[in-house]
Amino acid sequence: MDVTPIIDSLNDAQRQAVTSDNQHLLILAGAGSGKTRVLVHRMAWLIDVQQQSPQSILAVTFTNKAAREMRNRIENMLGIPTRSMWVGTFHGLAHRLLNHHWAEAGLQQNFQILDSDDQQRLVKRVIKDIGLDENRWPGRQAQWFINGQKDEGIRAKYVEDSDDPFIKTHRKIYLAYEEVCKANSLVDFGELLLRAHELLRDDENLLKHYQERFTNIMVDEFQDTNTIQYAWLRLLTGKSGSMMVVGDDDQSIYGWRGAKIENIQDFTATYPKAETIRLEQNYRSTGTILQAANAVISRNTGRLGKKLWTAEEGGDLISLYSAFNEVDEARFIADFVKRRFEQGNNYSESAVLYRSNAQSRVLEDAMLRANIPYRIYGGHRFYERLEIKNALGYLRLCLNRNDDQSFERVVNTPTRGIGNRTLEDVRTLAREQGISLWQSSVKLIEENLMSGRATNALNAFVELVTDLEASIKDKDLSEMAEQAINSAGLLEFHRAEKGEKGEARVENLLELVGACKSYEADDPDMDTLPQFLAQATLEAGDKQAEEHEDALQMMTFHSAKGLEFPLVVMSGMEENLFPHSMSAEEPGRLEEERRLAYVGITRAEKKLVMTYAECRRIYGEERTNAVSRFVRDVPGELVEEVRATVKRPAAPGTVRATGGSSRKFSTSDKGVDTGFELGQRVAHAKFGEGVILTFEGQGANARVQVNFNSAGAKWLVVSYARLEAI
DNA sequence: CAAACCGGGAAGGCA
DNA sequence: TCCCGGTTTG
Repeated sequence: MDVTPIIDSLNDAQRQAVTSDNQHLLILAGAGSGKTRVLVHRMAWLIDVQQQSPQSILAVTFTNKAAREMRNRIENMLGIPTRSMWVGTFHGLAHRLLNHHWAEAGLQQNFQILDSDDQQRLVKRVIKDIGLDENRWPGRQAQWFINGQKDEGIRAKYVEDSDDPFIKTHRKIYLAYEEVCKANSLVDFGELLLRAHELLRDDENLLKHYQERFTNIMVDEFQDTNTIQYAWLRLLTGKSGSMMVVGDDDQSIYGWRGAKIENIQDFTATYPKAETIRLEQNYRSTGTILQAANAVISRNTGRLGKKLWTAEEGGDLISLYSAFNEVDEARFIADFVKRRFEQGNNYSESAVLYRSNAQSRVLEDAMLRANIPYRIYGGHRFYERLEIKNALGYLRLCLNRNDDQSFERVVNTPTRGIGNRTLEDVRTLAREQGISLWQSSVKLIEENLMSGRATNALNAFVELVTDLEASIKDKDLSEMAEQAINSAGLLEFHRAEKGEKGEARVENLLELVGACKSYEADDPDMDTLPQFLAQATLEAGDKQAEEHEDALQMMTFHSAKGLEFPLVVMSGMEENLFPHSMSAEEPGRLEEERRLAYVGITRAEKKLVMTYAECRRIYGEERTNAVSRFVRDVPGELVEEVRATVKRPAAPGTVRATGGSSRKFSTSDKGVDTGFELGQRVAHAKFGEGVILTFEGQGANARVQVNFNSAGAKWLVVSYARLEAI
């Protein structure tokens, strides 16, 4: 066997990881150290060199994107189809398992997956049904509680009863919620994992079967696993299996949603014979950036320890801009990005990161004003959109009449005169008789238990769904979708909506048909509708389109994980914002914030910019925050302050006296004051009168942007322009 | 049924 | 301050 292609391109640590014959491996993979590469090459090693079956591998990731990438790279490298391999997300694999063994898992064959939206609706209904005050017990909070318990692998009955009314009540809600889910075979995201774990734990034969099959278990982003996920992995690994976990404790940023950094920290305690390999060579960033990253993260305690290095020493200094306020900050970022663009870089090579979504608005404004195309990450994904969920709701109902979730969703969408009164009747009867909403409706109609008007309206709905089901029989997926959006009147409904919103929704509905078409093409001969529906819930769909458009990337620090950009701007680097004030109390949280900063820094390849505002409006209040400790942790010699002493008035356009808040800027290193201020009116020999907009640079190179009344905005070098204050 | 109105809440977001 | 969800009102 020629092993050259598998190990030749690897560095020593990577090669060691790929070829180790230790039973258990902990790969501490620093940012940009090629961890996916190691995972894929390891698979190639196992299959091609060790002659292990591809079937013996179970590789698990967190996001569909990561899973997809892994699949692609395996196929490219090994030239084998990955269909038969178990490569996927925790949830995807759990779903696969439950699909195969639905009966053993105590589910109906057509069990439904609830996304968090569905879950919240259901939780709210449960709270109402058991007679709790909805205002005192918000659904969101209860949902949070339930999911938190499930992450820990705790069923409702095992939640420790307590005198604390919070726990007492939420335990009650959890119990009731569990019951409804069980009765209707509903499975939320947390339940997928919990149920999959219980299935294996309680079914000896099944466990044995899978343990014998999956002798090679590989886990990506191990630092993000929660209790139940790790338990599931250990169960599958058993005594004889092999587990390779790849992760970076320094990039654990999801503790707040149940991830346990202890899993990676204590891995070698659980598996004492495990070999630990550190991937510390970074292929992404400049030496300067890595130094900054190392300096920031080194202040955390209890790290497994790792020091990134790169062959590419030096690099641009980190620019730090101290803004007057958040508007000034945004404008500076826009200018900076624009200049990069004018120097020949694509907008898509730059990313602006922020701690919380609320910050994006001001930034967006600035980009719009500067005519910079941008794309915001996050937000509603395709299958989470209202109109799409409605369309799928009709299809779900066709598949399963007793799907109360979908019934509630679409029964009066578009409005067809089935109001709350009528629905209350339907719900009441359903509850009393323990039947589904659909059955209840049919009964109410047949036995004529409601007013004529209500009966007619409800009957129209029942017939609509019945007809729809008949008409989509034996059709292709895309035809089904088309039929559904047409005959349910969804297209018409949204077309009638005024404004761009309606248009966008119509487009989305049409795109749904398109999405179905491509799904058909991928899986020509499967039981497609149920599969497609499950897939839609599990994958929610990436925000597609506009990929090819060159746009500035804007996102939170959290969603930047795993990405990289030549230029990264870390905005809002202020105490109380980042680290967020909410993290101040719990000690562990602060370390997590620090790791988040580390993640942010290590996204940058060539150039890193940090900005902060001395004054910022938050929730309508003006606040003054100190510069973030994470900025101060970066060694001074790595940083150049950009126009650090420059201040400008809050509102550009409306120039007015700025009182004491605006300081003078200097045009020399020695701090000689030129007497100019931002927003100040000046006169130029050639261009006439204008207003100072912006400054840049220091000393003899200092430039100002002046908006001249007649000549427009111009950049001028201060030392040559001979401006006069007016 | 839509528009107007009101009050509470506001970190991060994968499946 | 703004946004969301829920309620009231025309």
